[in-house]
Amino acid sequence: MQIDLDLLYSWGGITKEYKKNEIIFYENTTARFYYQILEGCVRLFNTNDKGKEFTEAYFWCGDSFGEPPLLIDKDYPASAVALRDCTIIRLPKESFLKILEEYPCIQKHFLDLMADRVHSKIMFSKDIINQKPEFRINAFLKAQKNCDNDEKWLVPYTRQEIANFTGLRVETVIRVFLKMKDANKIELVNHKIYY
Amino acid sequence: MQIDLDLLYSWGGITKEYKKNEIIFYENTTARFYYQILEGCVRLFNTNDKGKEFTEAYFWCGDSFGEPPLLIDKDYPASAVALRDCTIIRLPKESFLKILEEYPCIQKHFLDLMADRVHSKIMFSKDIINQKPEFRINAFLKAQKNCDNDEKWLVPYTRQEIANFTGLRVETVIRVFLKMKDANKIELVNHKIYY
DNA sequence: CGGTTCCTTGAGGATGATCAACGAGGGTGG
DNA sequence: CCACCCTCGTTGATCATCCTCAAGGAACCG
Repeated sequence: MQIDLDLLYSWGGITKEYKKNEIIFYENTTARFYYQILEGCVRLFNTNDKGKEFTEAYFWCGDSFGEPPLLIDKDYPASAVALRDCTIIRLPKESFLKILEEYPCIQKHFLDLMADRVHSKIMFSKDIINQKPEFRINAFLKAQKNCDNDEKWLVPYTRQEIANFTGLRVETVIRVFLKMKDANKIELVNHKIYY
Repeated sequence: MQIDLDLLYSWGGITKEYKKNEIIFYENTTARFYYQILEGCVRLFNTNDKGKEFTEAYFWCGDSFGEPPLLIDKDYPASAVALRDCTIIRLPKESFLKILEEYPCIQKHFLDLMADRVHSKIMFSKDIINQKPEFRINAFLKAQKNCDNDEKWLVPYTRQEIANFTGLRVETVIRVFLKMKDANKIELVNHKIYY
């Protein structure tokens, strides 16, 4: 959980409902609000000229998203869409900045959050840029699993979603999974992936 | 300029000299210090298993670097190397964190800095991941030029450096530049690139 | 059942990576 | 002034591989 809900409401936060697939904000538009998820799940993504989408991140209940442009006065570098029906608290940019100013420990919280984002972006780009498809997918899965136990883990993403995260095509993802199965790196049980 | 020098010294900062090509810290090691450049230039980069390098960023006089791991208690995701002889102030992690706590406006400064890093990483990955070589190089050059004037700008990077920034190979970079010249997108004057 | 959404397979083609040489310029020292 | 070295740039040929396009199959849900 990011900012305390009562605090958000007292500073002018309002809850908004978004339907599945509804766009919350568009790439290249001005950032006016701080968003924090009460319920649901949000995808941050870019679209390139050919319509291919690249997923930057998913955000879940309790997460905030789209903060950097509020802090540095730039347009959104990505769009945000509701992955399913969502309830989200929205706070005007000015109030958000005031809160940061007012509460150093909240400011510290966001500093740590941003540091973590930078860190994971670097981890990610390092894995993604140079490497072969199997390496990319492995890196993605490892990052998602995050806990280190050896239990097999049911991957909660479709092949298309993984393709969008890794910058690959669905067919490539499917073929890599077949190879990984043959090499005993994953298990496939009626199309479900266990890593 | 990041943190005031007198402040750094009073909190236990010391200046260190690094020779050209000297490593300042290594990937996958523990972060113990805050670094701020007095003189020189630093490259942050990853190496993959085949020895290919990917450049995350360059840092110049006045910049700080390698802060995120200090804040989130993780190992460095990249190595830092002196691009030329450098003078750098080094401050123990604990002092750095104390300063942030003590001076909210410095904390805010780093919050903005991290937000900016996240922003540029997203801009970057969006351009890099999906796109063709020419698109990547264009995106890189545009991001570096940053000021929007139409003046031709002498690109201050070697082809190899651009390759390391974009995840391409030197030969590919060279061939793209040839194509771009033919299309009048750049000028080449005795091997120098004007964009 | 009918409609989605997701998964799978095959064939073909484009394109970057790779490898191997060579060229060009700049600096240094004899 | 020349010889050498070192870094950077250039070119061509070959190859592996991922993308593309097209089609069909499987699972799930109302």
